Order: sequence, then C-alpha cells, then structure tokens
Amino acid sequence: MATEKEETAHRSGCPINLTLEVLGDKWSLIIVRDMMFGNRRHFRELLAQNEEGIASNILADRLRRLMAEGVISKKDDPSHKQKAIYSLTEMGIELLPVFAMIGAWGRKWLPVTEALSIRAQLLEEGGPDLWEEFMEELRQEHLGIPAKPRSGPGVRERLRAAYEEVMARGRAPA
Amino acid sequence: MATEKEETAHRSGCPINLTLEVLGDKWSLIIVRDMMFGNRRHFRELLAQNEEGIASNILADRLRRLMAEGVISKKDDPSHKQKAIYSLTEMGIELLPVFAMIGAWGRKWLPVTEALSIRAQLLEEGGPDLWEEFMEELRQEHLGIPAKPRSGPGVRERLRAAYEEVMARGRAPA
DNA sequence: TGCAACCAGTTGCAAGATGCAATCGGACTT
DNA sequence: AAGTCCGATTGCATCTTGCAACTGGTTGCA
Repeated sequence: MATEKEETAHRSGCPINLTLEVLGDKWSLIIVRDMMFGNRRHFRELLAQNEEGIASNILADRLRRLMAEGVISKKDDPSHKQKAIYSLTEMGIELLPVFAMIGAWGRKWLPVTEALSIRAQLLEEGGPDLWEEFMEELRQEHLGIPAKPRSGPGVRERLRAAYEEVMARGRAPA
Repeated sequence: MATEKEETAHRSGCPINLTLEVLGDKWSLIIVRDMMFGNRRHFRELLAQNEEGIASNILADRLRRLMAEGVISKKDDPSHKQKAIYSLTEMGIELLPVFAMIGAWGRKWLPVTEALSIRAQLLEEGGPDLWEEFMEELRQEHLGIPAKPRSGPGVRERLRAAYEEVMARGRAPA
C-alpha cells in the first residue's frame, strides 16, 4: 500500500518554485541538516540539540510536512514503544549537493563562525566524490542499503572530528 | 561611503542557517530567479511577468530585504525618472550554482512541467563550465564587467530558445 | 510498587507575516 | 488635458510563527 501524495495546487511547475514550496521556510532544511550531518533520528534529539532553538510545535509540524512530501520517513523504535525513528528517504539524501552549494555560498558571503562552517568547507573541498561517499553512508544508515566497505572513518565522522578540532583549538589556542 | 549591514541577531553561525535567514522564504529566490534567468530588471516586469503571481507589497518588501542583505542593488534608470533598475550583485550572481542544484533536485523529485524545467535540465547537463559562462554573462549585464568574447548566442538566449522550442512542440505536436 | 525522568507530541494565545484589492502621487505620452 | 505607466503603500482579513505550559503514556530505578 503506497502512501499517495494528495495533489495540492501548485503556484507553477517550475522546479525552483516547487522546491521552494516544499523547503522554502526557515526550518525545514534545518531539520534535514540535523538529521543528515548531526545524525539526529529522534524527536527529542532534534528538539534539544538543535543549534537554532526550534520550538516543539514547529518541529512537529515540519516533520509532518516533510513526511507528507516524501523527504523523510518515520518508523517505530523497537527498543522503546514510544520512540519514533525518523529517517531520510532517497529524496532527502539527495539534498546533500544542495546543502553543499548552500553551505559554500553561505560560507563565502555570510558571517559564519569557523567552528560551524568547517564542515561546509570540507564538503566543498571534497567535491562530488566526497558527496557520493557521504550519500552512500546515509543510504546505509537511513535506508539499510549496504555500502561498499571503505577503510578508515566515515564521512560524517571525519566532519565531526574536524569540528571538534576547531573547537579544541578555539578553547586552547597554541 | 559603504553601505554597512546592521548586525542583526542570528540564530547561529552555521552557513546553512545563515543562508536560510537570508533566503529562507517562499519568494526571495523566486525574485532572484526571475532577475537571473528571465532578465527582469524593473519592478513592473518582476510583478506582472511573474509566473507565480507575486503581490506587489511582497515584491516591494523582498526587494528591500534582498538589497539590505547585499544580494541585489538598485539604481535609477536614466531613461525614466521614476524607473528603477534592479541588478544582481556578485553575491547574487554566485547563487547560480545553488539554483542549478535546486533545479536538478526539483526536476528529479517534484511534479515539474516540461516547459519550465528544460532550463534546469540544460543547466544541469552543462555543468560548472556552463555555469561559469552564464555567470560571466551576468557580470557583464548586471555589473558592467566585460566578458571575454564568445561566438554564438549567450547562455540565457540558449535557455530561452530551448524553452520556446518546448512550448512550440507542446502546441503543435509532430 | 511507586515515582521521577523521559517520550512524542498538543494546546492556547499573542505577535508577526502573507495575500488581496484598491489606491497613491509623480512622470511620461498623446 | 487625459490617460497610461512608474514604483510602490495602505487597509484588512487570514494564515503562520513562536513561546510556554501541558498531555497521556512509557521506562528505569529505588
């Protein structure tokens, strides 16, 4: 039984416009970002660990909408009757190149902090090869699709390590 | 005398977040899109020829905000005392790769119409080389920076021609 | 067994954003 | 002098956002 999307009226059939209809607000991409780069999979993680301080009603609303649009999915956590696990769909995973471009633009033109932009920098420098590797990792984690074995830490782990390193440097400069 | 940006409070210094603070709504990117791909430079053009039917108060508000953020600029039209010409800044022109990625994603995952997505397709197929050529063209048109001479029609003209061709095909199928 | 902590949200309400239609005052065109 | 075009602004109803408190249930621990 496939979950059908109800056909709502669109402003136009332009790909830019349709994407904005799905993701054009201040929170949707923040949530996808946290799921993708921060590996947040539960409501409370997304709520409490969010850098920008999202409110619980907004989070609930956006999760509902992202599900309706097919960007994420939800399933029960077998370890806890009340817990829900949110996953990226393939549609969500393929937002990675969009994040890479947005991150690069923001890093160049906006007053980013070094710690929070190091990941965008690595993603930019890594280019499409790194994006593909990360998407493969995400497909394994979110969709259960086995990735081809690679040596060393995964992409997210490398991004996280770089972030930690900047933070450590910031706290105790040489 | 440089126009300084007032330092407003930001939710976080993350590049994704900061970009969303600037462009995260349903209209800002629509306006930039029309300026970039549709070559709309006047208020009335942006208002009347907009595919999605933007309201004049929203348009006025977004133009003001995009100017304050440095994405576009405004100057008087010498041919008409009341007319204003809006231009993309370098910051705005460099949104092109973001549009290319968003367009590619929208085209893959959302119910786009063929006519309106042909441009996104060409942009996707053309890759970074085509983007660079288009950005050079935009720098010439919006910033007055001379582009190196190329033979044949410009990128926007090629995109427009492709659009016309799809439209003609749609009206009179073979 | 009882109780605190945790779970994914919901509710009520104030404030702000959006959308629509009508309109503004000045500047060009005829 | 009249009509059109210019970049907006105004008033108003509706929709969305943000905050804080709260809900009904589950789990782990004493």
